[in-house]
Amino acid sequence: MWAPVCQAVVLLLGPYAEVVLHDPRTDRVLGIWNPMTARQHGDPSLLGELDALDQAKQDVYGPYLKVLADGRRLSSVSAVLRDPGGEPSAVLCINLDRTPLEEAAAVLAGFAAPTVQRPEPLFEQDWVDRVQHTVGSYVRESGRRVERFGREDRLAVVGRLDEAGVFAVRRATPVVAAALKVSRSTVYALLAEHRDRRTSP
Amino acid sequence: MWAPVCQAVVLLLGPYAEVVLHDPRTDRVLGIWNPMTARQHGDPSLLGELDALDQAKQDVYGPYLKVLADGRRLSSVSAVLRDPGGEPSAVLCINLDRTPLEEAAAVLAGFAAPTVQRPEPLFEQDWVDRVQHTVGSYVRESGRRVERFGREDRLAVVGRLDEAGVFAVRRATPVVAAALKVSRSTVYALLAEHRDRRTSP
DNA sequence: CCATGTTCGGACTGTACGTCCAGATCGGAC
DNA sequence: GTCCGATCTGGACGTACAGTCCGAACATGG
Repeated sequence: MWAPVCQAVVLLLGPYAEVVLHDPRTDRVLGIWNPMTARQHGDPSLLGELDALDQAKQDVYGPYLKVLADGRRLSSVSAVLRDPGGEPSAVLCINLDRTPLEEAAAVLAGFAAPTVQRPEPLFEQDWVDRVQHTVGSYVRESGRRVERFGREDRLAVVGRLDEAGVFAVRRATPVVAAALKVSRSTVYALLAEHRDRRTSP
Repeated sequence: MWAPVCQAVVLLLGPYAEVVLHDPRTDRVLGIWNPMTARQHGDPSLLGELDALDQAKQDVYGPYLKVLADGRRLSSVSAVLRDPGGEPSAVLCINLDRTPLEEAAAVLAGFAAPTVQRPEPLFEQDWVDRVQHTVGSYVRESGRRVERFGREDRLAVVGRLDEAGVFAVRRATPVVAAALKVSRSTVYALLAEHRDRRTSP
């Protein structure tokens, strides 16, 4: 029943994702696509994941970190799949090997951060990274890329940055504008609206 | 004479690199390839880079960080080019826009980061307290009260604050001046001297 | 008393901050 | 497609602030 979903996900995420379908009643593996470990159909699931899912009220859980024996680091999500009657019929787990992504990120970071002198920073000058990171987090949360942000998205990000005190540091506004792919004017407009909403909702 | 080198570099680094050739005698731009700012041939170089190169014994300098007015961040290297007689005939500067690299790195890092939680490390709002604290610590170390500070004492404190990045935040200078019981002018003077000593002890 | 070194106050310049607005652009509704 | 409202843009503008400069005041020590 759920097999096409699993196949589709594996097709999309290439060789770096493993999809496992568990039977919550027998606690065994129903099926596995692109296995990264030796597990196969019929093996016990031996997953604390299921317990965690039981306790939580939500059916979708993660992403959380898992580390394989060989050191590979996985980002994992789980979901309870229910039949039309509302009863759990399967548990879906997607495990994405993030090692190659981390390596690629390290390569790019090497290009991007080559300052030859690092004599100082007691307290971080890296508020720029912080801006980048805040935007990145929101992208991940919302599932939208910066280019596809709507007004509310930008407002939310600017709000977080403001509460983080970023705009108190000099020359911060152009940096934020660049990170949001937006003009300086727009940042000021969003900032004004955000502060306005705070005081008079 | 050096033009082919510049063209080659620009060709290699695509649209993200700017190459500028300066005349160290007249302090003007000799040529510019793929300009990222409005500078053009004949404009004054207005670069502290040249001074830095004079003082250093080396001919190649960097990479160091430069931030453009629009928020783009550049990795820059400079090199003194000499004629066969050993006299400086030009200064070469290569500026690489690292923004796209940082964005790509952020995207990958976003994939690789598994945590779903939102608690961002909040930016320090209490930099004012930090200033007070820094001054207070020095008072305790030296055994002198602020009013009895000598020039070297103030210099030391300003140095620490500068390295802590305090002067990057807006309206910080008056606060520091007040904490040191000193005029704004003096803070700037001390700051200038401290930064001067850093580069040429 | 002078000499030297430091700070002060204030005037001054340039840069960056923040505002504003007319025109471009986008996203839907029809 | 065409229209319209919402939103973003780029530039111009006024202002506030960062930083510089200098003559006068004020310490120190001889």
